[in-house]
Amino acid sequence: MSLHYALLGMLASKPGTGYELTQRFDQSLRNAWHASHSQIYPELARLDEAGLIEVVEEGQRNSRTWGITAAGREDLRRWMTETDTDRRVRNETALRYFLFGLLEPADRRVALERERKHLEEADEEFRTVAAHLEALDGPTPFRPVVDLGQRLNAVFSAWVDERLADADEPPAS
Amino acid sequence: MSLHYALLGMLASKPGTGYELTQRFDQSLRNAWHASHSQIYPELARLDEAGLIEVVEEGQRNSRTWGITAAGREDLRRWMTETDTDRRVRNETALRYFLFGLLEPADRRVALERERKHLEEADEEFRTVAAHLEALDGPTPFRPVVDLGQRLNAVFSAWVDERLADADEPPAS
DNA sequence: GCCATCATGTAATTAGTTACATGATTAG
DNA sequence: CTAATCATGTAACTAATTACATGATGGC
Repeated sequence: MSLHYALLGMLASKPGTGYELTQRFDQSLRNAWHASHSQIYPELARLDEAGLIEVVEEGQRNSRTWGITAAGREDLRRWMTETDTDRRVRNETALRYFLFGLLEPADRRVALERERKHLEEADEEFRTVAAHLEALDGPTPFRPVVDLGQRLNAVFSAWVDERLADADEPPAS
Repeated sequence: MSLHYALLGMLASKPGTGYELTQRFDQSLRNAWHASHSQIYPELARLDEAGLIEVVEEGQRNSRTWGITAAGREDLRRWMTETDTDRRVRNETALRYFLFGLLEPADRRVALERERKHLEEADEEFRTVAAHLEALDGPTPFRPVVDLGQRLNAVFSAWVDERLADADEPPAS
């Protein structure tokens, strides 16, 4: 059900085509939600059917730019202020961290190195994004989330570094 | 596919019944993975079929305690060391944070208050868990994750507090 | 005796993934 | 002219949720 509101939210912030929304999911919402185009297009059709979004522009290559309607805005507002948050998560990264303690030291070193590498890349990417945002400073209302996701990574990073340091010692069992 | 490995991991750490595993998912794995009993039981049957787990004890009330087999351990080890992590997430809390900027100040105050309350409860719960773990100190290999999940909450918390402070000001648009 | 909890399942539906499929435009 | 990207869809399958369903045990 949250894809419904994720899409409304994206369109409330700025109209866009299904294609653009797919990209925004992989970029800005990367640390919050994921959806592929094959899920997005049918959902857009449903939102349209319900009168929550509408075509605001027809462009090149048969593209349609969607915008949120007043009804859509109200639906989104109500969801955000009146409904409980679904706290359930499925985070494979966290799951793997949880399981690291089960591995033999040598295997754990391999698994941790993989994570360290990912964090290094994510950190580099973040610094690029952060620099970009700093240049804009203000016009983007979505800054906190990018920041947030990366701060999480910073936490993970510290934890992984700790674990890397004593990866040669056997796990406390 | 990760439920497969989440279950193997749980059983590698300690055998348990489907019922117990359901509870462990809601407790220790709360910040990493979620699965309900109606998903867990069929998956256990599949793991059994594949020879990755086995019944190690039949107890009261028709309960069966499952344990991981050598093949299961190897399957888990290979997954953890040789496969890429699926980084896709669906985190409604993060999604909502992302969308806070779209609300009018008054609505945002409502939404933020809801989050603040949740964090207060989570923090209280964490302190209980932390005290418990401190008493045990050592025998539990799963300490880091509980800690990690809550550290994340601490990050969210700081961010929310900041936002609460200036929730009366209009969003930077 | 009854209620809470332990314990296990299945059925119907919705959500999400992977694979298949097609056409338009632009840059080189 | 051709490869990359833009742009949109559908079909088959798997994963997950919600609802339905049942029985055992223990404490009061």
